[in-house]
Parts: sequence; C-alpha cells; structure tokens
Amino acid sequence: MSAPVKYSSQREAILRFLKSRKDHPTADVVFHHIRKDIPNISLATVYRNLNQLAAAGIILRLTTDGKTDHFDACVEPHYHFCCRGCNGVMDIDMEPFPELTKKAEEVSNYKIEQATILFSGLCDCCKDKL
Amino acid sequence: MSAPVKYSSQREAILRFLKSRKDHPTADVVFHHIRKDIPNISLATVYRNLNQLAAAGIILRLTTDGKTDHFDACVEPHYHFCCRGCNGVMDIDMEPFPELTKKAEEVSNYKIEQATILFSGLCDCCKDKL
DNA sequence: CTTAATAATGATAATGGTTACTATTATTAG
DNA sequence: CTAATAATAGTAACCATTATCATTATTAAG
Repeated sequence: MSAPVKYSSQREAILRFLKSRKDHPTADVVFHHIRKDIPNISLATVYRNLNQLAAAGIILRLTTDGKTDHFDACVEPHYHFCCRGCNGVMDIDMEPFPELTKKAEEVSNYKIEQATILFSGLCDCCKDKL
Repeated sequence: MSAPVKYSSQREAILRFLKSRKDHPTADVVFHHIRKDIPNISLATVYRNLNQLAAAGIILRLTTDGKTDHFDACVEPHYHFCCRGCNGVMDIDMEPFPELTKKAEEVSNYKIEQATILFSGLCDCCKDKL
C-alpha cells in the first residue's frame, strides 16, 4: 500500500481514465474500460493501482452502502450522493461545512482527520421509475 | 428482506444484545456473544435477523471504510466516528444539522432520503499508540 | 388440544469483491 | 549495458455475506 516509485503505463492509463469521468467508477468499470487500450491488463493491477493512488492521496475511495467501492479523481473535499435505484454515485455541488468537523472534534475528544458526508435516495432517472 | 412476521427467540436475543451495547458491534461480534446463551445459533441466522431488523427500521446498519458492517440499536439520527486504529465505531454526541439535507436536495434535484455523516481518525486509545 | 400452513432456523455451499502469491516483464540508477 | 527491483499478468486464496434446503418452531383455525 506504499506510494508508487516506478512509472507504469497501466497506472497512467487508470489515472487518466478516472480523470476523464465525472461519475465515480468501480474498479471493475475501470478494468473493462482500460482493457480496450491495454487488452491484457489484469484486474489485480487495477486494484493495486487504485489502492496505491488512494493511499498516496491522489484519488479518493468512496465507500457507500453498496458492496463495491467507487473511485474519484477529484480529491477536493466535496459531498456525494448514492442512488439506491442504480447504485450510481454522483457529486453534490455544494460548499462543504468545515464547522461540522470542528464541532465534532470539540464534542468527542477524538482526532478527526476526515468527514464523509454521503447522501442517499433516488437520482433523477430512478425517481420516475420507482 | 421482509419484516419479521413470526416470533423467534434468536431474534429477540440479538435485538436485546444490540440494545445493551453502546458500541456498534459487527455481525460476527453479535454471533459470538449470542452463542453464550444460544450455543447452536447459526451465523446465517444472525445475518438474516440483522438484515430484517434493519429493513424494518428497528436497527441501523453502519457501513464504514472497513469491510465489515456495524449495527446500531439506536435509530435516532446521529453521527458516527470510525477509528482507523482499532476500527471501532462510536457515537458523536452532537445534534444533527437537518439543513444539510435540505441544502443538498435544493442543489441536486435528487430525492434525498438519508444523510450519512461519518467522521474518521483516531479515538482516545489509538491517538496515543499511533 | 390437535393439526396444518408456513416462517424461521442450522448447517453449509456458493457468491462476489478484493487481496495474496509467484513467475515474468519493465523501469531505472549506475 | 547491466544489475537491482518495482510492477505486472494470471490465478488462487480470502473473507464477509447470502443462498439453499431439510428440519424445527410458531401461529392461526378447527
């Protein structure tokens, strides 16, 4: 889980792909897209690199109620929404409330390093269907 | 995943155990504790009942960065903290911000049913050790 | 108090996302 | 160019959770 020290074209392709997407793909989605350019890339390589990049703070891992993690190339603090219809993960474009973390730290005495705010419900598409 | 319709002593024991705990045990922890009273209870029964109770809104499922879910007998809206040292999940005793959800719904157009706020970092114990 | 219908259980196999392992390949410093 | 070693591909293993199914327990009706 250490930061990458040697270049690899696979890692570059993975990061490039993630940056090109506004949604937040799962490892499997990344894998299947990268395969178009690098047909023999291994799923393990995708996971390894996503983990490395996340550990290095270059990308963000999003753990939602679903069982599969999603990944986000935007590491600026922002909020997410997970649709219980399609399991898609989208951004919520509102400015973060830093006072939330401050308040929580005051109240708890814990060393709070991160605040994850995840909304859930139904997205535009699923709102109508369900 | 439907609500329970028949009584079972196993379910009662699981719910009673959950209510007795301030931390938020995993299915496995519930299983091992219930086993002291009901030695031949099955892990599947624990999972089945935790799922039912959560679906019925009687308990809360907490999905954290760790790989295993935690369960909470308190369904009042409140915030949680997950320690990256010991993977424990604790309550944060501060009043919720309902305006968060309202704002997010305005901005996004999604039907937001739930807001999950999860802080993470180091708890009192792990703060010193790490 | 039976009895019949069926929900719940225990035991265990299966599933699915993720990680570990290992021989091979690619990068990089000297 | 060469040696050292990080990264990879392919695949087996892992582990939390779920599905399956024969058996048991609950419950409503007679």
